Amino acid sequence: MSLSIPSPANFIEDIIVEDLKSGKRTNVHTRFPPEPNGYLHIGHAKSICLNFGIAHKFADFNGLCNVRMDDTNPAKEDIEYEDSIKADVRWLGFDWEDREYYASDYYQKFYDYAIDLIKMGKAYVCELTAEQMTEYRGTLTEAGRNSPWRDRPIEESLDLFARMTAGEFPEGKMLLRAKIDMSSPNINMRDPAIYRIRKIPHHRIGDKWVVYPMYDYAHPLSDWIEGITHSICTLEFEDHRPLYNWFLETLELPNRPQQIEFARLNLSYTVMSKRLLLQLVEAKFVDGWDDPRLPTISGLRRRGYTPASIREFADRIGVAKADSIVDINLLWFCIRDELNATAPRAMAVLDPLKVKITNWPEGKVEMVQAQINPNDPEAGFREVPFSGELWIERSDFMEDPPKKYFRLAPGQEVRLISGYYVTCTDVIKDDEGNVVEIHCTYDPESKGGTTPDGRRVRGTIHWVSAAHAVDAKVNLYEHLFTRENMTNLPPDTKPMDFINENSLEVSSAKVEPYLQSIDAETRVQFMRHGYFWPDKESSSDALVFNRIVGLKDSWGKKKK
RNA sequence: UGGGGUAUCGUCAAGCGGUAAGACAACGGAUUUUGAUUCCGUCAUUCGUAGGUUCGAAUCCUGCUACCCCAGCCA
Repeated sequence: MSLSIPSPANFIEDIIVEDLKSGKRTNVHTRFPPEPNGYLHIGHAKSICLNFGIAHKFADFNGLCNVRMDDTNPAKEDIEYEDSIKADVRWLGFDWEDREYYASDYYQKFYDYAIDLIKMGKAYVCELTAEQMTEYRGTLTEAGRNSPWRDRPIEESLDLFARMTAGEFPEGKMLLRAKIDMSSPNINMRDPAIYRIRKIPHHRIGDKWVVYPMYDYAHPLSDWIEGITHSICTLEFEDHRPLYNWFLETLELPNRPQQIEFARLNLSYTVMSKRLLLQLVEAKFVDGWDDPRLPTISGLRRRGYTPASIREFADRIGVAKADSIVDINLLWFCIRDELNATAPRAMAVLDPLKVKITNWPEGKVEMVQAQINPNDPEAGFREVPFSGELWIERSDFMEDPPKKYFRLAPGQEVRLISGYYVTCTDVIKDDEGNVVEIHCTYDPESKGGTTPDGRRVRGTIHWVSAAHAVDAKVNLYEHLFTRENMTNLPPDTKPMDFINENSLEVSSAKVEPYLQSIDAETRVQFMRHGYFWPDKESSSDALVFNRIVGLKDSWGKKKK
């Protein structure tokens, strides 16, 4: 009986399907191999979803995906990063079961293979200095020259490598190099370094080793050791592929993994490089790695994005080899689409203006029924207190409104969501002419939002009873950078020139009491504003909400 | 001037010699107690460009152009 092969969704799956059909492979095994030297961002999420997604899709073919810490550089890596990486992958919804690996666990094997290479005459200990190395390497257009140590006896290299490993030499003194071709047009093949001396304790295995393998050497071997079939990485490794293959072929390892490269994710109005992200964090432009403005997984999580919305996004952007910049609107669409269906509604006034209803019975408080989610009648109702003094949004009143402004204005009637119709009768101003309060009358017949005469009211606005309002701090986020394309900057500019100084706006809001009772995981829609959820620092007596994403705003757009 | 890649709608992206999917964005219009949602409709005679092969080309061939990556003892 033959298993049915899934239909491919991108060029990588095309390759996998071909391999399965041709019999080149009988199973599918991928891996996510981060270096624990920074926090994961949404670009990594693309890779995580791709690798785990393939494993899941090809489950009938033993589809599996490992997590492997690519920890070959003790100078940059740390346990803190490992922990955050694992937490992020798990949060995204993926399970690597017991397949949590570390390149550092393979060091002995790497070492043994290195000795094999030396014995084969395919690697040698080189004593050129770093500067000499650069000089001997040649340039993009000129061939390199052979190192004077290239043809030293195998026994000598063996001895020297053993002594390097024993710690006899200082850093930079010697290097183990692969013997390939100094005149290769591919610079990666010009006798690349495969081991260097680093007298720094490794965060996991301490000072067991003083020689550390290079990525180009460790990666193919790690893949091979784990039985990886398809080793997916980003485009910049494309010209490392001949080297990846060279190690596996030279060592005559059977059933070799295949490296496949795809384009990394870029998003409009933000940056994805670890270096830049680190700079933003260290310069305190942002509040740590989980700042909600950052495209880090932890930032997106703190902002309120759901794992499902990020997976959906990863699915929609596709996988290809062309450099691209994905419109941030697509990410926004994904989270809106999910939350529109699931988020309970509530009312919050972000920029409050006092409204007094002059014909409302003194001191009367009425509980009105409001739908929790009008798009989901099953969700039921919540009670909201209504009274003669309310807060409304400052932008929902205009003394001299333009045409087609449906909200409150002198003499204009508006519907208060789930409450009553009110008509503006007076505008109260301070000495400087600022509107400080407005007076309205309400129509007792309009309770709940409709009247017996069925008259039409174009404007519907949200409100909060002043006496019952709860104060809340609300964080409103904008793009981190002002420039859409941050991957290609104009001459003589640098990323920081485009930092958006107004990427965070804090508002002192008045919110309905219901919001005091929601739990820390609940994402709510502040009607007519967007989707919000409690910040990690929020508490029931000091509410703090983060705006995950705003609602689409065709009126605001039209005004521009 | 070497090597490796990529070019299909504003942005992603299908297409694999048989006559340009889809999504986001945008723009109309309907519905609406969120100017949200939903719903209907519009949005590439053309696939970087110039030739060639073919009955037929985004798909094959040739030339050209643009952009990205590579000269760490980083990954």
